[in-house]
Amino acid sequence: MDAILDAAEICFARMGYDDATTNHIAAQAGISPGSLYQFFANKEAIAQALARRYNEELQQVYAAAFDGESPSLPIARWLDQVIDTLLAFHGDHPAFHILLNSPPSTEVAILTQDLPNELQRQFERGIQQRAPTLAKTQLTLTATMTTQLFRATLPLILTSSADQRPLLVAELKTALLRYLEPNLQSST
Amino acid sequence: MDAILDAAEICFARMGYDDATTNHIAAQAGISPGSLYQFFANKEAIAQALARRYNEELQQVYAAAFDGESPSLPIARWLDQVIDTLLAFHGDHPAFHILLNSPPSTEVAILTQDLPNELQRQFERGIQQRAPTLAKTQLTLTATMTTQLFRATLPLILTSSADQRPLLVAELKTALLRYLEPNLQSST
Amino acid sequence: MDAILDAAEICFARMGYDDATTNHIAAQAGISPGSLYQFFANKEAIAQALARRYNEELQQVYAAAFDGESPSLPIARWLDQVIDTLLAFHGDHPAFHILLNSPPSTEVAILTQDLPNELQRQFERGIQQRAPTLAKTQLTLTATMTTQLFRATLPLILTSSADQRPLLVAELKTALLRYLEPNLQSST
Amino acid sequence: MDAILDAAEICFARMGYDDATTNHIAAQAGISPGSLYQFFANKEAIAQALARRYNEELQQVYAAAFDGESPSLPIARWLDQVIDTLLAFHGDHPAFHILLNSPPSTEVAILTQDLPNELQRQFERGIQQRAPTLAKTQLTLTATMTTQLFRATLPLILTSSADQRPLLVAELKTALLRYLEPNLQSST
DNA sequence: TATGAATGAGTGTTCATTCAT
DNA sequence: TATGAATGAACACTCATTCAT
Repeated sequence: MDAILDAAEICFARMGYDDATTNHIAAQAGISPGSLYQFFANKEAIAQALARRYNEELQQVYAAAFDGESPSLPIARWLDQVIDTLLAFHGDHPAFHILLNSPPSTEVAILTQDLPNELQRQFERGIQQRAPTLAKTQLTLTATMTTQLFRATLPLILTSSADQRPLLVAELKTALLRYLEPNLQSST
Repeated sequence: MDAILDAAEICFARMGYDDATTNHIAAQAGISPGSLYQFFANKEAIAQALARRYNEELQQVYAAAFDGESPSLPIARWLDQVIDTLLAFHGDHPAFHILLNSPPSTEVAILTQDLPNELQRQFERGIQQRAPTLAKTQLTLTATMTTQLFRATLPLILTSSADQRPLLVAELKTALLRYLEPNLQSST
Repeated sequence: MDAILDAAEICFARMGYDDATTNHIAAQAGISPGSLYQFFANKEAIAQALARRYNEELQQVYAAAFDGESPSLPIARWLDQVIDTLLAFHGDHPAFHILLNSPPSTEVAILTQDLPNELQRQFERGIQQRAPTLAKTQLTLTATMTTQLFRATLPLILTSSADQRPLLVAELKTALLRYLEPNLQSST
Repeated sequence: MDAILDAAEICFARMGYDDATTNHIAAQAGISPGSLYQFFANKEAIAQALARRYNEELQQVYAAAFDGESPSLPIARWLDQVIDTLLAFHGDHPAFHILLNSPPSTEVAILTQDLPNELQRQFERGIQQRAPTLAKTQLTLTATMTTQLFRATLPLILTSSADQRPLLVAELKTALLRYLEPNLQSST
């Protein structure tokens, strides 16, 4: 049920994963807690499904933004657009940073998480287009670092004041640009 | 009681902040739950005290590693040592990444967190020594990015396989080096 | 759930407000502690709800006993019936004296207590009918004294031996009669 | 230890019997909780000892106020002085109303309490002097009612506003006077 | 004798999950 | 299928009392 995920999104965004009880989510969705468990095995499954939905929309957004023109777009402009797109994405998907940052289950390895993985895959794709000769291992590593810096910086950006925010965003782009640029030189 | 913090460290490392109950910690420390509350007002107070202990040891470790020779140490070598020192620090302080990443209290502003702040301060100090003309605002931003990348990467490094780990560590150093280098005058 | 209030009544009567734990009450009601909190936010809310139930039944009992004939009933007979009615009420509501005497929340002003207030209101009504010219201030004072004497005497009556009890009850009526009579015009 | 009782008095007055923990009392007395238990078997014993001390001081105060002149003092003036004396007594013994009203142990019959008993004995003595022919049973009953009304009214008086207080006190005296006077007539 | 750290059973309360209807 | 009342283990925390020092 998509309505459940809508409700979960609102609840997660409003009070975080832990404080959003399944009853909160059910109430927000206008259904009974019992019904919720007919669609999702447990609370974590809801978060995973929401992450999956974010994944799909993220792919669409990414495709819409970069399809066709990708390789020609210089790295600086690409980064600019990617970061701006992701920040805009958060506007419509207010639980984005929650799912991206507080792993629903602390006991499960952080690597099994859907949302950061998809984000990493998108970064990989963009990087690969601009550095096609980069070895697979190196590509993964590069995308990992990129993902982690974005992921860690997002909450800071979101909670920053109106005048701090652009500084943080710019610095994030600078950091990523400096990091990524050298990888392109060798592939030109 | 230091023994309580030792116990808390083990529990936090083993099961994370939330799942480490005060009774778990008390049992691990070999005391009763009541005794625990003679030394710490709260579960959160335990985490804060542990963070404080980490802070102090971190300062000592940092001082021991960099006192005297700091400004002369080239940025690449400094980064190398800082990261290696921090990773080694985690070996003796297995809850380091927990306290660095999962904010003990979600209700308190993210800025009041002791441990990430101290880490950022150390990065700030190191960066300032190598880029003394950097504006205060820029220095803070730079240290923020540095801290966030380390903080976000740490769990990945810790859970990575033996052959992946050096790659991740090296990539982290590379990312930070590329990001920080342009800020230095002496390296121009 | 009325069954919870029934259980609370038994527990309060048996062991007082403080010693009656929420788990006691739940067990007595044959439900789980969690269920109890679906109906009542607090332990105190249970006591308040029970007081409210007492209030309502008290009003019915009072109405049944005195409706229509009230003003004509001489003060002595009225007092007789009021006290007897209240004592009989306790037979069916064994936590009456607990709620009347041990304020559920010590932190809340003593004036916010439902049950003594309602009792006082009933005394006020009865007194006013027999002394219609009494000033409001004096009426309140008079009802206050009446309420307090009854309230303080109730536990004594309840724990007194079979041969002591009628003496205590009679003396209570005498004391109230002597106190109230001078306020009446019709009896001058 | 008298110092313990001083401390208990302060604690009981400040936070009531239940909220005054034995550690509070020990701290207030400047001793360790362990030492406290060398003088008193348990918390209730402290309250009882304090009640006993109040009893003794009450007897002295009563003796000072009424010795010698007693029988000649008219009932109205005697009541006036008794109530005023008791209210003044509370000024120096701020836990008076606590011990008089909230029985330390709810499980023990209210009749075993020391302080109300002593108060009742004093009332008995005063009444007996003014109604020497009163039967023992009746004397006890009369003193009981007197005690209970004072006891129940005391907290009201203490928490009342400055302008309400004299009204309450006057009404208490009136109520007692009206109740007691008829007992004197028959003995004149 | 005095200490005060230690106790541990117990408190009110929560919430992911279930299952009879 | 949907419900929502019921669950009950678990939580953070308390405090009268003890006992080794």
